[in-house]
Amino acid sequence: MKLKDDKKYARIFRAVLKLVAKKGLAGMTMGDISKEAGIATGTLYVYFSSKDELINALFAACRENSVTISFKGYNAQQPFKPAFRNIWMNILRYRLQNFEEFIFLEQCYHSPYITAATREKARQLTEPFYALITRGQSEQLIKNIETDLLATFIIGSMNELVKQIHYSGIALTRSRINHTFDLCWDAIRA
Amino acid sequence: MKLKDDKKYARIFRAVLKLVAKKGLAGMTMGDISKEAGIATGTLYVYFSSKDELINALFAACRENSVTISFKGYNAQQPFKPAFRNIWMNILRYRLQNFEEFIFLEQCYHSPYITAATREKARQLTEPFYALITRGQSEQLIKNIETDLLATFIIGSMNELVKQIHYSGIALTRSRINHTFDLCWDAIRA
Amino acid sequence: MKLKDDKKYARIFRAVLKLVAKKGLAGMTMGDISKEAGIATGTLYVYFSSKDELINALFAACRENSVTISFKGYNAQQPFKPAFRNIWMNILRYRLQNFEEFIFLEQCYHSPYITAATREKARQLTEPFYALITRGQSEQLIKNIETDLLATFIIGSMNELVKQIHYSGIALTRSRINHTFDLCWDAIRA
Amino acid sequence: MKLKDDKKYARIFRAVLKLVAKKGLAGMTMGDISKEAGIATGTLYVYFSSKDELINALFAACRENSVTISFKGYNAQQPFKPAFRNIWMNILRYRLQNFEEFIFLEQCYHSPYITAATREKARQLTEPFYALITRGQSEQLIKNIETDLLATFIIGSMNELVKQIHYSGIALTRSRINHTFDLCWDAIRA
DNA sequence: GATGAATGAGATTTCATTCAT
DNA sequence: TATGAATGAAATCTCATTCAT
Repeated sequence: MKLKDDKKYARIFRAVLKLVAKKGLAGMTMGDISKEAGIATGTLYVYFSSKDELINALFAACRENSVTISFKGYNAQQPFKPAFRNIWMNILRYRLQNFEEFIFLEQCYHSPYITAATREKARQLTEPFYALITRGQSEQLIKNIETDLLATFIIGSMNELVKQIHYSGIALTRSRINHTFDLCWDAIRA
Repeated sequence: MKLKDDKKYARIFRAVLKLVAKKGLAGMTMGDISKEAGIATGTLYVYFSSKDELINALFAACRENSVTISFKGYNAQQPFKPAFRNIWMNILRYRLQNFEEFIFLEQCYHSPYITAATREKARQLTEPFYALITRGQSEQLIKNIETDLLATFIIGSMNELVKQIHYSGIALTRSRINHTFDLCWDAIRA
Repeated sequence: MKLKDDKKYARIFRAVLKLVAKKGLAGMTMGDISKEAGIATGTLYVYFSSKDELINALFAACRENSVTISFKGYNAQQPFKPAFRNIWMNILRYRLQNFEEFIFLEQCYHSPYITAATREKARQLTEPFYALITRGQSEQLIKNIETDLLATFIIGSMNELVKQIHYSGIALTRSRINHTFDLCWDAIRA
Repeated sequence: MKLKDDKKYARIFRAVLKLVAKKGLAGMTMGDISKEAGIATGTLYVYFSSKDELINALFAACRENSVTISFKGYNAQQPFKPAFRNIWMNILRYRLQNFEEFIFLEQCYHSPYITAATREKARQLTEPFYALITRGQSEQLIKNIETDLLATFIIGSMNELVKQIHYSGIALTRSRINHTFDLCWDAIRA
């Protein structure tokens, strides 16, 4: 008797990401997923008890991955601006290098698939980022306005930029990245 | 003789907006729409030949409305910053006062419903906004970097803010609005 | 107050014939008919109380027309063979010159539209033809076998021939017609 | 693992034939078919991607069957008349013993279901029959007129006879069959 | 565990007929 | 009478999920 196959989880996840990037969350059926993953529909139900569960699990995994990458190399001892810049770059890098995950996450937020519980867990993962902003404010390096305003502004602008970069197909030069960071930094600095 | 009823178009559109705001684009059926609009399912097909066509038509109408409102009162004679501020406020106002339309538009972008043609028409409507930014650059009031970078940044940050404002339920004070505009302006000014 | 318009009956009938010839009885909707006839759907119901009634009325009219034409110029004084030949030619001519009517009648026979009553009336109209065959038999000019076998044979072969002639598009020369009549005559003659 | 069930194809086909014989092609729904076949509606779509495809597939199968039976036991060494008679009897037998198939084929010809491709394949299957007639002509046993005229005549008369026999309910005696063959043979013989 | 056929509820769409103008 | 929008039952088709192998 075989055990559940970790590679199959990965294949299923990859299939979903690919399909969502191509056709959107709405148009994606369990049949599409199984075909793309190269397994039988029935097998999907060996790994996930329902479509909802599958989407929520992938959502959680992507969210986790996103945060892990975003805070990679963060060192509270480092001065604020370079530390912030690092994290900003990490967030950008995550979105560009894992564009399908990023799109999937975006599509999920306003979908009926994601449960309140999953949503709440996702929110909790943003706390380190809020803490970072608070640190910047306490060091009087960034504007002393509502943290959520700042966080939302930073993330919102970046999300749109990433989509624009991806779909326009324009190469992302170092100078373009710097310009973009400067937009963000000039917005929020004290 | 009974003629096609313009009010019915409006009722159908309103029904869709309400449903998308409540349940998302994916979970909305033609049955839901007809029930919400208070008409028979078959009647929907008197007005729109398919669900796709209905969604695309509403998308186009919302896009149109959004642009009309955004440029309301624009006067090229006015100095740049107040003109820009007006438009920025208009865009914000449209999103807040027509939140359902705004959410609908957002949900549509990455859905399989919107056709390439509809998408292209939507893009064309953004041109006045690009022109405005170019004006600001020629007057050396805003950064001389790629226009699309600037436009994307402005719109992206605002979109996220609007959602945050709406869902957090926090009242939008005059001071909060000003803070938000300042974030934007400081980001892009030369 | 206007009276029912005889021209409209004709237009409706013509529309049905055209549509059945093009797409078959099965695929034809009341909407198709009204569009083809250049009138409103509702108007169809001024002239016929239902689709069934419309089909049955047209069926009866075509059947009538077919018989009238078939026996045109029949003169019981005339010797049998030329009389039979005349009628055979009439039947052929009706089918070729009113091909759409012919196809419509064919399609109706095995459709659920035609009621038992209509069917019975149609059968009655065939009686003169049976009588003609009986006359031929009594004059010992045609085979003395079951009349219905003969009638069916004559009509069945002609029907298929007409379709073949029509769809193959081959011109119907005098010699082809003669060959065809000879096939029939040689089959049945005593 | 469950595999697609050949018996189910047969059950679906049998259901369609039964329904068409009873209610005609036009009045038959996918729901009727599934009920008659004793399976779920959805299951029909496991076997056929649409109603059209189902009808076309059954049409092709019946056509194939019809030709196979018609030429059963054909032996080119046999003298022409008995060989022709055998085939004529086969064709008659097919129509009588598979009356539902025969009616289904008849109903399909002028329906909007049958595609041009299916129609063309059906035409190709008639070629051996045409060849047989040509052989009879080269042996100067049957009239030297256009082959299609002869073929159409033979088949057309038989089709109508079969229907007449079936619906009149009159028993088909050996003598009736012989009379019928004689009608045909006398028509075409040189 | 893996498969993919089977299911049936529910989605979209059609269409004969009715109705308000 | 003429119109064509309005209706809703019914048709086709889809799809998450189950089940037999």
